[in-house]
Amino acid sequence: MTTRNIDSAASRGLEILKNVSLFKGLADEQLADLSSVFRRKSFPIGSFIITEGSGGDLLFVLNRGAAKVTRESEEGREVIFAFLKEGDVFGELSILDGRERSANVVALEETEVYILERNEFLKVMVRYPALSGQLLQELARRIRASDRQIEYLALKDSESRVLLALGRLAGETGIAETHRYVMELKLPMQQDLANMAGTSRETVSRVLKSLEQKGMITRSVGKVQLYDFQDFQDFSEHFREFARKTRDLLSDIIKAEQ
Amino acid sequence: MTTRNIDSAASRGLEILKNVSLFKGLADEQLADLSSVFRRKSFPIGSFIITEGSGGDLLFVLNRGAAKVTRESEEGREVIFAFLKEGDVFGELSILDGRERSANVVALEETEVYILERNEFLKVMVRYPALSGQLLQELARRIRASDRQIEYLALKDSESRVLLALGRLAGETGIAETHRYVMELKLPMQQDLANMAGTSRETVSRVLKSLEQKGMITRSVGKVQLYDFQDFQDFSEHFREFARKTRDLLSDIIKAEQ
DNA sequence: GCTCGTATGTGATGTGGGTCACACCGGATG
DNA sequence: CATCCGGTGTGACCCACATCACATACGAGC
Repeated sequence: MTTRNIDSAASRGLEILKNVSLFKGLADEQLADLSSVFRRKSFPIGSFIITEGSGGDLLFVLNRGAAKVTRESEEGREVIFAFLKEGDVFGELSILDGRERSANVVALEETEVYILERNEFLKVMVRYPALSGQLLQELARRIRASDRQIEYLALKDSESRVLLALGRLAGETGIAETHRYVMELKLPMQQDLANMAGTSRETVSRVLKSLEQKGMITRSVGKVQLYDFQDFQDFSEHFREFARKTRDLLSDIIKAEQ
Repeated sequence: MTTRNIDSAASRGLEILKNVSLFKGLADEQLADLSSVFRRKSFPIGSFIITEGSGGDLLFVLNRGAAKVTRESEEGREVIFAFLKEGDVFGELSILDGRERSANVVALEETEVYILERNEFLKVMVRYPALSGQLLQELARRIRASDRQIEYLALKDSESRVLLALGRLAGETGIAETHRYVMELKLPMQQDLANMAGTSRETVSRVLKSLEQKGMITRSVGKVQLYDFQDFQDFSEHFREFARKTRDLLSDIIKAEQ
């Protein structure tokens, strides 16, 4: 870890950090500052970046690749909580509450992450209070997503749950190209969809067929087009807009305080 | 709203605010300061303090009474996300991300709340950064709870889910008297347990009976004793301890910065 | 091309638990 | 004390889905 390495990581990292929503609202020099304290690490496909039950005080930013957040039951069945793509932050929970890691994070491709130690992260938070605001918004978003999933698991049938999973994929993986009410996404394996929807692979297969017959989706080789789903489409625009307003409001308040 | 009203609310509120975990870490004069900007409001039993789908920029602290956080499907079935007791804070999500309220909060008894406007809350956050740290921890706790519930709904049978619901009740309602591995709690109606566990009232009835036969619980008139459940027992101690350490660490960092 | 492994479609069968129906019980209220 | 009413127990029935067991289809590598 020579100075040169750090410098080059810093300059390369700067661009990526700019696209991390958690770091929106930080000025360029603050970002540069930040990127100097990150380590970089690569994980081969299929490897565990985080394993459930371990203690951990590291924060991760996914730089390149993709990953899934899972838990497994003793019998080997798996739940998928989320997919992670470039720019996503993970591992914050243990940083915040000090408990052990509550889920696995598994690399789905060759994946590179930036790693920040808890102490460093806290330092940065103290220095740049805007950061905790961003983090609060991110956690709020996740709670809403979780609550919706709970609702669907408790109340809805497997077709609705698969639809929800498709919608979340469109939103989370961002592979979606927003084309009115149509979203396009790489078809994940049916088993993954099943693990997101809390159902079996066979049921997913049947549901997809039925959705296609109803005209709610179309499928081509590696893709699914998903029509007319309400929940996720304009979420990100709304979110960005609101976040901007909040920043403005906060800076007004800060000015008024002085 | 005369000055006198505010003053008396402030002095009365001080004691309560001290017991709100969100406000741990604030000094007495800061709390006094804070309590002066709260409004007070009462809700009769059964009334909606928050309704799903409404817009909202109010933050609530439950002062006296109890409430449940729910969503309802069109067919009238209900999921219960959480129970709220004295000192619990709710309504933060909309404050943070500006989206509409994602759930109902229904008073289970005559319930009194303190209400804070979004702008006031943000002002307080800016003034006392410790507050956002507390809020982050609180949200982290909720995400973990939600994820566990998702896992159970997706993977476990109704018996496990009812056990989880009982455990959460013991943790959340705090009526629990920690007596080794035994927790005691007021028996909620079976329908509520069912709505927490994502199952039917009849199934809850059958499961409780079977748990009793297995010796995992005992029931008396209005109570359930719950033996040997691992997850929630020492959580709060751990949490408090960690939160204290974090505060110390943060104040060290702040000192070092200066 | 053939072969093997992995993803997928689809029928047959079994079952957990939802739903319905009703009985019981205990505490309010007249 | 009778009546009502909310919560509870419990059997009978049924259905959405899991499970099992294949068949098919699609590369990727030799």
